[in-house]
Formats: sequence, C-alpha cells, structure tokens
Amino acid sequence: MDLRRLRYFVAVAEARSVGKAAERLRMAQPPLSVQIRKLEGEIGAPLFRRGTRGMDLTEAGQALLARASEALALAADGAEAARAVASGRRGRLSVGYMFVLANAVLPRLIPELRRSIPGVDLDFAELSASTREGRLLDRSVTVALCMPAIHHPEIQVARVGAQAFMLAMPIRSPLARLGAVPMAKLQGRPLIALPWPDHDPASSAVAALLRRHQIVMPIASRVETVHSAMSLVLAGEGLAILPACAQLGAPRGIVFRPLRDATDSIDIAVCWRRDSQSPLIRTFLKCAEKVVAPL
Amino acid sequence: MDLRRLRYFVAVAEARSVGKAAERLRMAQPPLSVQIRKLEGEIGAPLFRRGTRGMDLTEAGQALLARASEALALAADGAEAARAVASGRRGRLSVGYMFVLANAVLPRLIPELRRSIPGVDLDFAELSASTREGRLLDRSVTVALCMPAIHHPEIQVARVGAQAFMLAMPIRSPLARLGAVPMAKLQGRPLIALPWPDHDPASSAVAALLRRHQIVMPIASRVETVHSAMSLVLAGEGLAILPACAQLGAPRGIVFRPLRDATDSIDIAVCWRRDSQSPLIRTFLKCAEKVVAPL
DNA sequence: CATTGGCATACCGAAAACATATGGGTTGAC
DNA sequence: GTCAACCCATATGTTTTCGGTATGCCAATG
Repeated sequence: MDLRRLRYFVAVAEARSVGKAAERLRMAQPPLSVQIRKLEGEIGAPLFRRGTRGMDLTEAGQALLARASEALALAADGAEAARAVASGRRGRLSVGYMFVLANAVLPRLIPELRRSIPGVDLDFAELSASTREGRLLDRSVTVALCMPAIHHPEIQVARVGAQAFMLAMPIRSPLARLGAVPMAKLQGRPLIALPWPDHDPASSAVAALLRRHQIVMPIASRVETVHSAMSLVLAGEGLAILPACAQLGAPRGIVFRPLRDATDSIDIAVCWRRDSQSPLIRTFLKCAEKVVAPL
Repeated sequence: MDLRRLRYFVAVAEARSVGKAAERLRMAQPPLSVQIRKLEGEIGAPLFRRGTRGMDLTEAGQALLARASEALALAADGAEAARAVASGRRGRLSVGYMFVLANAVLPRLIPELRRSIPGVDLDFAELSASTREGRLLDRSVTVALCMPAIHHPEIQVARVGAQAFMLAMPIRSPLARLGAVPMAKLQGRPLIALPWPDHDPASSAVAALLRRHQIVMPIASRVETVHSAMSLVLAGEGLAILPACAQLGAPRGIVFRPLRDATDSIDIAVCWRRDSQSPLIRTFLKCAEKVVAPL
C-alpha cells in the first residue's frame, strides 16, 4: 500500500478520468492506468467502473477514497508539522528557572516569549541548585535560567545579565539605618551562607568579596535556597549577602542595602545542552537578553 | 512522501534502533538506514538523535510520528473498508420496491436483510411502473423488487415468486357472494385496467387470460397504480383483476375472490443492472426468495 | 589497545515506475 | 455506414529506486 498509489487514485477519482488526472499529475496516461490497476489488484476489487466517457468510482472505491484523502492529508500535515517544529514555529519549550529569578524575570519573560513564538507550547519548571544540571542533561527542560551559571562540559552557557550583591538584614538591624553598608561593618557578624559549592562562582564571589576586604564572617548556617536564607535573617540568625533581585521575593521585615565599595555581581545565565539543536533556544536567549538587560 | 518510508520511520521510532527495526521488518539494516535519511532529507530536518545506544526521536520526529501512524492506520483501514464493501460485509444497498408488494413482502424482507447483512446500510425507495427502469439504470437503486418483471437488455431479472390473479370488487357486488368467480361471469363487465404496456407480461397476462376464456371486458378506465384501481372499483366504476397480494393494502369495502378455472399468475421478480457487480445483490436475492416463497 | 555494538557509506543486482508506441472499443458526425 | 475522435488498456525499453552484502567509522567498554 503505497502513498503514491493513493495519491494517483485520488487524482483519478477527482478527475473522473485517467487522462485528465495524468495531465494534472504531469505524467503520461499509461503508467497512471497501470498504477490504478495495481492498486485494484492490491485491494482485490475494482475501484472504478470503466465507461466510455471516463472512470467512475465503485462503492468500494468510494469507501477507499474517503480514507485515502484523509491519509494523504495526514501525511502532508505530519511533514509540515515536523518542519514547523524543526524551524521553531511550533512545538514545545520546557523552561527551567531558579526561584530567585522568578519574581524579577518571569513576569516580563513569559509575555515576551508568547509574543515571539506564539505557536509554541511553553511549560515551566522550578529548578533547584542540585537538580538543574540533571534536568538539562536528561532533557526534561530544554533551557534553564540560572543564577549562577552552570559549569558542565555538556552544557552551554550564555550570560544575559548580572545582579549586584546586597546585604539582607532584619529591618530592626542598626545597619538598616545606613543608606549603604560599608564592608568594614560586616566584620565578625554571622553569615547565612548558601550551599553552593566552592568552585561555583556565586559562593566564590561572596568569599572573594569578603577576602578582598579582609572581612571574616563566621558561618551561622548553610541553607538550600535564597528564601531560606531570608527566613533565617528574619529570625535574627545572621546576615546574608544576596543578589539584588532577591528583594522582590523578600518577606516583610527584611531590608536590602547596597554594599559600599563592592561592585561584585553574580551572573544571570541561560543554559542548555550543547547538543540540543532546538531553534527555540536562540529565540529564548534573545527574549531573555531583552528582558534581563534592564534589571 | 512515501507510505513505505513512513512505515519504516514508525518502526525505527518504536524500536528506538535501526538494527532492531530492520530485524522486525525482515530486512537488512543499511537500506533501512538509507530510507530514514532520505525521509529526513525530504522533511528537511533530523528526525532522530543518533546516540551510541540507538536512535531517539527529536521533537520534529515526535510531531511526525503521531500523524504518520495515524496515516498508516487510515490507509490500512481504507483498504480494509474497500475490501469489506467489495465483499458485501459493509456498504450501502438501495432497495427499490413497487408499492403493491410493500405490505406483503417488506415486513418480512427487511428483518431478514438486517440479519443477513448487518454491516450494510439499507435504504428503501418506492418505485412506480414508469420510473423503475430509470432508477435502476442510473444506479439510484441497486435492486428492485418488481411486479411484473422489467424487460430491458441492461437489466437482469430473477423470478422469486408469483401471485395468482384475483377479482377485486365492491363488497356489495352480487359476485361477492360466490366463493370463487367463474370466468364466464365477467363477460361484458367493465374493467379497471392498469397502464402496463401491452408487451408487458402483466397486462398481456390479463389480456391472455380473458382471451383464452373468450371473455370481453370493456375498459372503463386506465389507472396508474393498483391502489387507484381499487379506489375506482370501490366507486363502482368496474372490476379489476389484480395480484392476490394487493388484498393486504385493499381499503374496506373491497373484496377479493379467486377466479375459478384461471391459474394465471403474475411474477414477483428481483431486478438489477446486468453490469452491477455488487455482491449484495446475490444476498438480497436469497433473502427475497426465502421471504417470497411462502406467499 | 582491542573488542563490541550501532549507524553510515559504497557498490551491485533486482524490481518498480515512467515514457513512447500501439491496440481496441465506443461515441458522434458527416 | 464509415470515419474520426476519445479514452482506457497493453507492450516494450529505459531510468529510477530499492534492497542486500561488504565495509568503514565512532564511541563505549574492559
């Protein structure tokens, strides 16, 4: 059962004539006649009544015609759908994001994405520091909006922006009265640290920042997320040095202050599998750059 | 876009491996690999990710897979449907019938047909003496249940039964008191004749019957249908010689009596286009024979 | 470093399809 | 009634495509 035969069959059925159909198919009449007879042989029954004025579908032919044209349309549609997905006009894009960025980025990123790739279904998944690599590698997310960037040989990274470090403290803290906190004021105060491993730029950036100013802050706790850090800060366990965007998700009672003399920042990055050839990644990257730049 | 390629594609997608799929398709691995690449060339995008452990669908491939398997199923279903129609397991049968036979035959014929060919849609159309040939020739009915049979070179006829002629008269007629009416009693009485042409066996049968008994009945009226004949008989315009089955549709006030010494009858026939190759005709004929025989 | 497993490529023989030429049957015109 | 026109079917040669065998390439594995 060949699709070409079905195409020929439909053409002959519509033209009600082998000759006319052959003309429309840009081929000679005899081979078309042969193909029709082969199809009839395959089916095991005549599909046309041959008259002196052309061909006319039998009942069996009518039964076949309906499904044959549907099958043709489906095949064409399948090819078109595959092309559309390959070109990025349609498809699905799984976006992973770290929760620190959710409040600052998603409200502007999502409308931008919907405008850029209206035919694409989007779905979003929150990533944690410990799962984000795995989710990219097993392709359960296609792109990840990360802070800080992922370092992995299989994963490609594009920096789309950065956030300055700020000091998070309880509103009742004496430091909160200052417009900007001098680094020297941090000396000896307990620090709520994030669990990012030492080779990771975020943790090393905070560590380097302190080291550069010759500040020592004892680590009061190590927590999993920026939100936990803020909870402990609110509880008076210590201070935290966090990216500025964390302010947007901060609970009441926490205030952020810039660190005077500290221009250090942490990158916002888009990450994806190096071997992923989805054209949506480039579009996503453009959107992310556009949306993150003003921050 | 060839259906074979789609079949191969689906096989590879399901087996997630060219080698396994080739085995299942009873062919060698290299040509299958070539076909897949040709399909990818046709689509213009890779459909599989080639890993060291086999093949894995890309998004584009997934988009194609859904429609490709549907298209395959539709094509197979189309072929099957055509075969089913050709073999008479499914399809449509348009049955024409003349109204004289409706009361006597249809109530038993229709259930019999539905039992014999449950997958076939039936539709029924009443035929008149003047349209029945045309309806068969233009295929708007496939078979016709006729009385009398049709004579036409393109139309094939199978006799399935016969009905004796009876005399139809008003219940108040003096003849109605007889159990059977001797032919001699008809001499000179007015006859309500049907318009069947002279070469037609029905009319000629009545004419021959009268001629054989040397009876002359002046023609009071010529009417189109058996029912009209009975109306005129009821109105006292004359007598009618009608097939026995017409009794079932006779209005109150009409009685039928057998004609003594007259064994003449008129055929009940199934008629169809000689070139119609529908297998349903044979089944229909069997049903009609079975149902008409006891009459 | 060799071996294994899996896909891709090269080449050849076989099968299928297409084009040209032609036959046969029916319709319609003169 | 004959002839021309029309349309589908058949026959034959050429070209395209497909499938099989042999082999190469690459990565993972031990």
